Amino acid sequence: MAGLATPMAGHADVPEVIWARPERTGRGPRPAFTRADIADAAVRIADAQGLGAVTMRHVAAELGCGTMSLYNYVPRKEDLYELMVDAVGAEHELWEPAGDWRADMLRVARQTRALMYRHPWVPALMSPVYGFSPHALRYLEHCLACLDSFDGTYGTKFELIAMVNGVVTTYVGNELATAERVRALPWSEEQENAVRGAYLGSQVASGAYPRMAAAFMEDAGPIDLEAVFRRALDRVLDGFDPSR
Amino acid sequence: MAGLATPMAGHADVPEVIWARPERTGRGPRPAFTRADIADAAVRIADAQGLGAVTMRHVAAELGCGTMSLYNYVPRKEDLYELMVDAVGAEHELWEPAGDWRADMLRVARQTRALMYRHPWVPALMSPVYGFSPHALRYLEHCLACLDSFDGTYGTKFELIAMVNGVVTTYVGNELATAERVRALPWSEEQENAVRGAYLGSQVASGAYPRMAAAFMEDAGPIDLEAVFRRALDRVLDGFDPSR
DNA sequence: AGCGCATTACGTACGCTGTACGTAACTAGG
DNA sequence: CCTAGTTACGTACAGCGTACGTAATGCGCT
Repeated sequence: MAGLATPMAGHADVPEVIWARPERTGRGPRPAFTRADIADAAVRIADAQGLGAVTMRHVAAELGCGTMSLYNYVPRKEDLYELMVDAVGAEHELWEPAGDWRADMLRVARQTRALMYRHPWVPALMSPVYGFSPHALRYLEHCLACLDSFDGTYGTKFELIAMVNGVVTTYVGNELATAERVRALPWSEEQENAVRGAYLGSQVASGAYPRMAAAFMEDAGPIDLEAVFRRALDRVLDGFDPSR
Repeated sequence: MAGLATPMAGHADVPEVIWARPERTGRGPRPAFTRADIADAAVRIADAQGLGAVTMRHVAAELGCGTMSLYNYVPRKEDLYELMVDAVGAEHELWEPAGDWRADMLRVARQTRALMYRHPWVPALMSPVYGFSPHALRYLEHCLACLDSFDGTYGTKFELIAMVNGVVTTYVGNELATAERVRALPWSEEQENAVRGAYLGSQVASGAYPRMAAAFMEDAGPIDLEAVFRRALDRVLDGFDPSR
C-alpha cells in the first residue's frame, strides 16, 4: 500500500533525492533519453526564449516526445529546474588554488557572473536551491579548496561562500532583470525613462525627500556595472579579511 | 486611435507609473474600492495562504467583486505585487538618526527582517522591484538620513543601502524558504533529513570531496539563524567602514 | 436641466499551464 | 517463457492571466 511496492511510480510518498535515483532500473523498455538530454533541451529553450518558455510541453516538443513522457524522468517541474542548474554548473572551470583566497574567490565570483550572463535565467532559479547536485558539490569543494589559505573554521568558510554566492546572484540578477525589462518594453527605453524620471522628479521636487533631491544634484556619470560589482565583492571580502 | 483618446483604458500603449495615476478622474460611477483596499486584501491573502494564493480571482472574491473589475484598478498582476510591497512598506517605523550610521543601518536591517517574518512573501517580490513607490521613497530617504554621519558620496551611500537590502533579502529569503519547505513537506522533516543526509553522506564518503568530508567532521552545533544574520551584516558594514 | 461620454462593473471566453490517470507496448529477471 | 515493472503518451481537469463586449452609472458641459 505504501511506496515499497511501486519503486518508480510518478510521485512517491517518501522523500527522494533525484540525484540518488538510478537512471535505469533494468526492467521495461529502454528509456529514449538520459537526464542530461532533458536538461540540455530545457537549457536550450531557456537560453533562447527565456525561463517562461520552459514548460513541460515545450521541453517535450524539443525532445520530440509526448508531454507526459517527461514525467518518467522528472517527477515535478521543480526537479527539471534542478537539472537545469546542475547542467550549466558543468561550465564552471576549476583550477588549482595557489594560496591567495581573496584572489581565488574573486575569480570564482567573476566566473559565476560570466556564466549567468550566458544563461540569464540562472539567478531566478538560485533562490529555491536546496539540493546538492553533483556539480554543486564539485563547485563547493572547489570553493573550499580556494579557502585552504583562509584562517577560520569550516563554519566560517561556508558563511563566506554563501555570502559571495548571494551577492553575485543578487547583483547579476538585478543587472539582468534590468536589461531584460528594457528588452521587453512595448515602447522605447527613452519613453520609459522619461515617464519614470518625470514621476520621480515630481516626487523629489515636492520637498518631502531632501536628501534624495541632494543626491540627484550630485554629478553621477554613467554607471559601470562591472565596477559596481567589483566594488561590492571587494567590500564583502574585506569584511571577512582579518588582515584588513 | 492612439492612447490619447482613451485616457483610462485597461492597457496603455504608453509608459505609465501606477503611483502617478490618479485614483479618481471624475467621470463615471464612483469606484467601489481604493487602491489601498485592494492592496490590503491581497496582503491578507498572501499572509494567510501564501503568495501562490494571490490570484486575481481570489483577491476579487476577498473584496466581493467580479474578477475583471480588478483590472479597473490594476492594469496587470505585476502592479498588484507592487501595491502589496508598498502597502507593507508602511510598517517601517522611522526614527531620528543620532549620528551612528552603523547602528542605524543595523537597526534598519533588523526591522526589515522582522517585517519579512510577518509577511514571508516579501522577499520573493523584492527581486523584480524597480518602481519607486511612495513608501519605498520614504524608506530610502530614511536610510539616507541614517547615513548623514557616513563619510562618502551619495553614490557610495546608495551602494551601501543596496548592499544591506540585498543581504537582508537574500538571508531572510533563504531562512523563510527553508521554513516554508519544511512546513509543506508531504512527509516528516526527520524522513526528509534522513534521506538527504544519506545521499549527501554517500557522496562525501566516496572520497571525491575531501574538504566537505572534513567539514562534516567539524563540531557544528545547532545553527542560530539570527546570529548568522547578525554576523553577515556586521561583515558587510565592516566592508564600508573606513575606521576599521 | 439634461445630454453625452468616460468610467465602472462583470460575465464569458480563450489559450495556456502543471499534472492525475488509464492504457498499450516493451523487456529483463525468475 | 511468463510476468511484473517500466516506458510512452493521449485524454482530461482545474486553475491561471486577461482580452473583449455589454450594461449601468454619474460628472462636466452646454
